[in-house]
Formats: sequence, C-alpha cells, structure tokens
Amino acid sequence: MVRKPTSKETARKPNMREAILAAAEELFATNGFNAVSVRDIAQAAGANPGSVTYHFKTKDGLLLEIYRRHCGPMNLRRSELLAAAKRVRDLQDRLEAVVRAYVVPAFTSGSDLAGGGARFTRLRAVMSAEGNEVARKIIAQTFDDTSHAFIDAIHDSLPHIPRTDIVWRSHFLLGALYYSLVTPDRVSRLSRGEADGSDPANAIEQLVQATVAAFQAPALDQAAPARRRTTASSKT
Amino acid sequence: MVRKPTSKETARKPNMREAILAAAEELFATNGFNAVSVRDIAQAAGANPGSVTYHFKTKDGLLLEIYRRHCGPMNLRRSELLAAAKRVRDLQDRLEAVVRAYVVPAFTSGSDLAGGGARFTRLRAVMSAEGNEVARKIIAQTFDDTSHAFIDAIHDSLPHIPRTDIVWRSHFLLGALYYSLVTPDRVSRLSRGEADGSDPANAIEQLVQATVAAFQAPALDQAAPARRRTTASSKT
DNA sequence: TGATCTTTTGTACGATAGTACAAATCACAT
DNA sequence: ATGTGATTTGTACTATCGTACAAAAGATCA
Repeated sequence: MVRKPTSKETARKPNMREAILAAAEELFATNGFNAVSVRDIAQAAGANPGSVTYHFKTKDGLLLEIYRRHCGPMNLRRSELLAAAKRVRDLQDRLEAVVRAYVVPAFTSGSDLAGGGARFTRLRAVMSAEGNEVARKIIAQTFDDTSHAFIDAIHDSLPHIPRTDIVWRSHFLLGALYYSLVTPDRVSRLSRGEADGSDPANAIEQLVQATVAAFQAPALDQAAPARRRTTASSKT
Repeated sequence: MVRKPTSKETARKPNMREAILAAAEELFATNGFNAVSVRDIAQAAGANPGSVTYHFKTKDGLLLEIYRRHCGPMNLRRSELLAAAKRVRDLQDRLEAVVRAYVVPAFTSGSDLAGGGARFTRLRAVMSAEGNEVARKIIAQTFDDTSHAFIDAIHDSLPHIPRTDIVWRSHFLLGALYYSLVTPDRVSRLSRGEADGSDPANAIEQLVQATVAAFQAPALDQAAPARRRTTASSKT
C-alpha cells in the first residue's frame, strides 16, 4: 500500500523541491553553471520557473543547497572509511585502503545522498573548472579538513616522503578522479573500445592502482633539483 | 627602430585581432565560455564589441579560432619532443622523457603560440569540463592522434603493461595536468605555503615523477579482478 | 464547509546576451 | 590630395536571462 504523505512533503508532484534539486544537479554537472538557465532546470524537473525562486530564492541559492545537502553525508562516509582504513596494519595495504576510502565514495552511483555520488563529484569538478565563486567558498570551508585528514593518513603510511610531495600527489589524484568523471568517453575512445570509461568499478581499480604507485614513488629532492637525470628535455 | 607594419596588419591598435584573441583566451580559461560575454572580451582587449563580430563572426567562431591557432604549433612541438624522447635508449629513461615531452609543452608560459602554453591548456581543461560542443569536436579531431602517439611510445617503454592500462594512466595524467593548471592555489593552501602550486617547474617535476611511477605500476589483471587483496573496502 | 497556510502558476519587468548593420575612421596606393 | 578597401565605432534589434509578485490551486484542520 502506498504511504500517504503525512503533512509537509505534499504537492501535486511528490516533493517537487527534490526534483528541482536533482535536475539542477544533473544539468549543472554536465553543462556548467552559466550554460544552464533556471527555466531549463524547471522544465527538466517538470516544474514552473517560479517554483525555483520560491524554494531557493536565487540560482546561487540553488547551487548552495546542492552543496549543503551532499557535503555532510559525504564527509561522514569518507571519515568512516578513512577510520577503517587507518586500522589496517600493513603499511602497504593501509596506503591502498586509504586511497580507496578517498576514491570510492566519489564514484558511488546512488543519486541519493550518502557518499556524495558520481554526479555530485562531477558537479564539483565542473564548478572548480569554471572558478565558480559559490563553490569555491564552500569547498575551502568543507573539503580542506577532509583533504588534510587524508593527506595525514597517507603521510603516516609513507613517512619517508615529504609532506609537500604527498600534497602534490593527492592533488593529482583528485584531478585524475575529476577528469575520469567528466570525460569517461575519452577512455573508451582511446582504448578503441577495449576499456569502458563509464564503468565505475573499472575506473576505481585503475585509479587506485595507479595512484598507490604514484604515492610510493621516491621523494622529489627539492634542495637539489638539478641532481635528477634529465635525458631529453632539450630543445626548449 | 620600430618596424613599420607593411600592409595587412594595420589598425589604430597594432593588431587588434590578436588582442581580442588573447583577451578571449584569458577570460575563457579562467571563467568558462558562457560566463564571459563578447562585451567583456572587447573591453578587456580595448576594442569595440562590433570588432569581435567583424573578425570572428560569432562567439563560437572566436573560440574556434583560438583552437585553430594553437593546435598546429602545439602538436608540432609535441611530436618533436616525442621524437627526441623515443631516441633515448634506456627504457626507464625513455619513459620519463616521453612523459616529459607530453607535460612540458602544456606548461610553457609563453602567451604566444609554439608549445600551446599554460593558458591554452587551461582553456582546454575548462572547455572539456563544460562539455563545450565546439571544443569537443576539435579535440577529437586534433588531439587523439597525438594522444595515440604518446600512448604507443609509452607502451613501447612498458611492453608488459596492457594497452588498456596505459590508456587509463595517461588519462589520469591529463586529468592531473589539467587540474594543476585550473586550481594551483589549492596546492599552496593544502601544503600550508610550503609548495607553490603556481610554479610551473615545480609542478612539472612533481607531475613527471608521480606519473612515471604510476605508469610503472604492475598491470591490473582484468581477467581475475577478485584476485587482488582487498583490505578495507567493506561497509558498502 | 470555510479559514489558513503552503505551494504552484502565470505573467511581467529590467538587465544583458549575441549579433547585425550603417556610418565613421583609418592606412595606403595612385 | 584623393579614392579605395580594410577596420573600427555606435547603435539597435531580438531573445533570453534572473527574479519578483499577484493570483490560483492544493492541503490541513477547526
């Protein structure tokens, strides 16, 4: 039997507010912020443009609410996975577990909260590329703590690597992660159909494997950068 | 003595067309395509909005011309560097040389052509994130050849790694490269000022070092994915 | 049922978008 | 100097943008 909505969550369409949020998330994540109009969002959600104003006041407010809804559950899940990963004894295994704890939630397909989800991660990728102001503020506030926690955990597994190198490499990890979600088709194209860039499990395994190796690379000696052998960097 | 312009390249401002292209490149690369208006570009170039229409007909045409101008010289330079890298005998050294040949041109600071330049690379990153149609077409046409050439070269240095893995890892490389150019300040912030994310030489060394290690990671056995030890991937 | 609060609709307003086009201005060969 | 072709300017048109707001519709409870 279908549950009869108790009080608040009623409307002609069951929870139109959610539909608008989902539509906006999808459209922003695939086309960017400015390319999508409020009318586009309303149409995709089967709503009236005025409804968007009613629920979220402004277009920025809509984006803000998308972030607000995801950040809490996502960081919670990440710190859970991180805590579990940190309990791994073997240093090598722990490193992989930590990386996995960072990567896995970003790829979860669930359109609902809890874990962030691939769509929200892609949204963040696009917003950061566009230099969106609203997103920039939230990210610096919300994600830097998580990032530091992961960097610390990785540093614990690799004590001989300077923190600076860890920061760079985890930055590369996030870039690779973002790009895999933004243009998965490129992988399929370049591999001539042999790999499916849209398959999350595949992407996760590849990303974890490659990233763990990158973290384990020897430290980059900043004091004497000219020491490194440079074979074919000529012809500048 | 200042050269007197011969015939074509004359205007009140020496080559206003170039100024518009440069301004558009800068604005698109930092704010995205739709966030920048033709009037913004004209103002930044010290030109009249009508001038943009005169030279490039449409806003898409302007973006197209930016790509057209860079792609030729950039791919030329890349294949030069790649050819030089492929002549390196030692496999380990060759791999690093190939990666360097891929990375270095993308970071060159010169605002003028020849090498692509960081600004154009950042532009490509933003356009790919936004799913820009004009950019998508050009990229598939122009860059896939270069990408394949690099993938082949890397595969030659790592014969025991399946091509699929190489594709994934070079995809991650491009993502990391893009992200480093999009938000360099994040590196400075997370390293608490110890690293300068905006320093190209620094970024290149870190990226090359990490990427070479990633490429050298053991192959990911796709036939038996459950074989891999999985320590803390529980709690799904 | 009728009162009241929440939500949706429809419409409209000012701002700004991309682009077109005629007039003005320039560089330069004659 | 003057005519000519290339470029720049100024302006205007239409479309669409984000947003506001009053009216309609729905839900809830006395």
